[in-house]
Amino acid sequence: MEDEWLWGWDPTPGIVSVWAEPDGRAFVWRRLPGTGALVRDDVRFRPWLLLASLDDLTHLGARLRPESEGPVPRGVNYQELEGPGALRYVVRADDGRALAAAVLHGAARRLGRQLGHVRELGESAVLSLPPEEQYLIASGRTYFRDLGFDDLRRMQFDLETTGLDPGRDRIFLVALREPDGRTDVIEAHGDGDAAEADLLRRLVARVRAIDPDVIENHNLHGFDLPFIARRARVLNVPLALGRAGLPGLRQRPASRGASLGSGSMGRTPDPMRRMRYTLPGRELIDTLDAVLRHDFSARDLPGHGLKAVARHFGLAGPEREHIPGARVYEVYGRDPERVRRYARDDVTEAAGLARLLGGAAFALARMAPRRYERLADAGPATGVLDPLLVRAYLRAGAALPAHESGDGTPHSGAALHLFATGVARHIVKADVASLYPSLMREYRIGPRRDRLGVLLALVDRLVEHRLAAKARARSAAPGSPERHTNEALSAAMKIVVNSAYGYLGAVGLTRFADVHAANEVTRRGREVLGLLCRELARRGVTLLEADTDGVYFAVPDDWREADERRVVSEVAALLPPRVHLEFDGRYAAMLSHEPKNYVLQSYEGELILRGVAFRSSRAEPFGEDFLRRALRCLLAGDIPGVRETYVATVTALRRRTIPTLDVAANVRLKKTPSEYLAVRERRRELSYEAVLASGRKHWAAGEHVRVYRAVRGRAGLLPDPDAEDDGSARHDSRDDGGGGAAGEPLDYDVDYYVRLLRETFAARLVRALAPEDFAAVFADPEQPSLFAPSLANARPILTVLAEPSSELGE
DNA sequence: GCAAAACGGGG
DNA sequence: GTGTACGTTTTGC
Repeated sequence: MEDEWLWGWDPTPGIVSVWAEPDGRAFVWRRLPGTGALVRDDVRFRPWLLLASLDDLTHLGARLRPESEGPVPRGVNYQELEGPGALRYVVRADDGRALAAAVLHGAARRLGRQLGHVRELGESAVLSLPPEEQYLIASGRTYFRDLGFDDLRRMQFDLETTGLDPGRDRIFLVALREPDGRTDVIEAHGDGDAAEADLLRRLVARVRAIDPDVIENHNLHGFDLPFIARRARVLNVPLALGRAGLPGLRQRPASRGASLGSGSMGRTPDPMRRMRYTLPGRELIDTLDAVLRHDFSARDLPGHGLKAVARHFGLAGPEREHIPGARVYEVYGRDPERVRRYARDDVTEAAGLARLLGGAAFALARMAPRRYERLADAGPATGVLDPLLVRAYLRAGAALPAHESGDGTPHSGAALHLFATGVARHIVKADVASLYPSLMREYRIGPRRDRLGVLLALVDRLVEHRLAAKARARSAAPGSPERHTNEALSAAMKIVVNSAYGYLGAVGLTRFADVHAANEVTRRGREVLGLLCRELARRGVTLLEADTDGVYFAVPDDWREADERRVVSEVAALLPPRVHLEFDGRYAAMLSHEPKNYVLQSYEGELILRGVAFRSSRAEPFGEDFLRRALRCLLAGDIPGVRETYVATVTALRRRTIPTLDVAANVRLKKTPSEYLAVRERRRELSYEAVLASGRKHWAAGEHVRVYRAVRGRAGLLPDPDAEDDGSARHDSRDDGGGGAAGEPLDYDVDYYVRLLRETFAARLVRALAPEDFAAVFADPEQPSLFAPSLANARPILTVLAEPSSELGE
């Protein structure tokens, strides 16, 4: 039974896509085991709804019959589910439209008004799923049984356009990557409507010839598909991208989680942001969704753009061609070969990213009764757990609770303790892996209304399967499909397991939400964190910061790694059986600044900056550079070194030996010229003033510029460093040169940047030094104080804020 | 310093 | 096939 809850029960292998129509037709594309040949099964299913009452169907008279009496022509069958639960009647008919029409007819009579859709009856009265999900839930089938990720036919395509606005701009080139890894580009022959229409027709023909199961790209749903849809409409090109004579590209409403932006009222709503697209027979997968899902837990990505992510994961080759987006079309004019390379690199990276991060959604699709593409962009709670729960209840013939609003009990959160600020050495991080699901399992904390215990059973099975998958992954050869599949399975199960707690706490959003259960989980969590902190402190460590499920602490200088591990395992042994405290890492030093804001230095010397205080996205390069060098000195205990770094930076600013490029901020112009001019009198913004002052009256919203504060309150604009060169001009800032090599102006406002250095960057070291030392280290080098203390004996400080016992309430 | 608004990503 | 959700950073007073 529990296996059926997790995996479904129908053994049909190889399903790669499902398309179902409300009229009861379903099309199932499968790859045959062994040959991998594609077949399409055209089947019928009985569309169904879940209702709280049969009242709206009694008007059918004899055409409403119990399921056990068999189908009625043009009628509806019903089955009453057992047990408590608002949604207790499954109603089925041959045609879902007739079924819905019958319900709507009855509802209109009862309510005295017409409804457009059964959903308008409300979540407590009806559950109506998309046809594919009706089919998958009823049949017990899931995608990808007995298939590996590499058995899918995956293709990628990437548009190059003259701009970002499909109402104005055009597609001039498309890069394609075939399932075997070959890449190719197709281009518009000319720049009129006919050439672009011809390009679109060739793209459609190529997709149909390649006949992929899956189409992937980065921001596919946010850019490429809406762009294509719009251009095809304007140019009157049919987009028959799907499989077999069914309709072409269709829109579906944006789903939760991954859709970007809110395109709110007021300003022009951006329709590109909300849509999702779908095709019969193929799955449309956006790697941006996988990236967001990954970063939600990992939180280690520098950005979510394709290039940044590919670089981060080592997918970018050394020869990777780079062109700033705004220049692509212009570069194409004089060096088309370079744009071709760039576009091919894009699809290659998108394919690599899809394989690296896409396995989790693939694995989810083997469990949950939804289309693969829906699972790729779904939130794990309502997108994965809820369909699993619905399928389990229906399989058991059990009535399903409807959504219920909370009783007003507030949701209590996790514990966060800051024990000390400043600099400490010999740091250990220990944490509990999957704390909340472990507590749910250990203390059997599940939703009150889940009388079958499905959620806890799912979590139990997922944890067991996950451990097994991890073990299989470890024993498989690195890079092998076996390893990839098991790592993906493990990642998918982790997503679901970790969302079980979120599911509990999402009152009003999830069917079985239970704030009391959620609060019991966090209460146990706070208890565990408090216990492990107290027990660590008793063993002679200095606690620094503890957050939810992990703790940083410092150990005495003479401890070895073995001592660190011993103390962690001693404390681990005192925790509840399923709660596993793990040794998560060791670091040479740590600057504890504020809760969730700290700097770690590894024993290899690498600096790790965490939290908003240390990660400002548009920070000026000279300041970032200063901060990193000062932190290195600080964490090594070298206070005179911090002073030297500061003096050197101030001096270099005053002598203007720091290039203007290093004081400039890289900003994006978000407002159009007219939008800015409209608000200019109310508030002036440096970036736009810089552009205007340079004599330019026109710019495109979204354009990146480098701006700085120049002398006499002027705003300075630097020429785009990416303009002409090969894009490798990532400027390496070191105060070693006499200004910009290209003769850039050195007219930045020195006083302003000296102040910025002190108040914004140096200020991040304030917790690390005694007040008199801080004042001395960051004193103005041109105004030497007579009483300046010697820094030779200065040491970083650690300030204990709370004794663990008082902070932890014991 | 705070609340409100904008952003994310794509060329 | 409509609507709301998010979390973080920047802006505006």
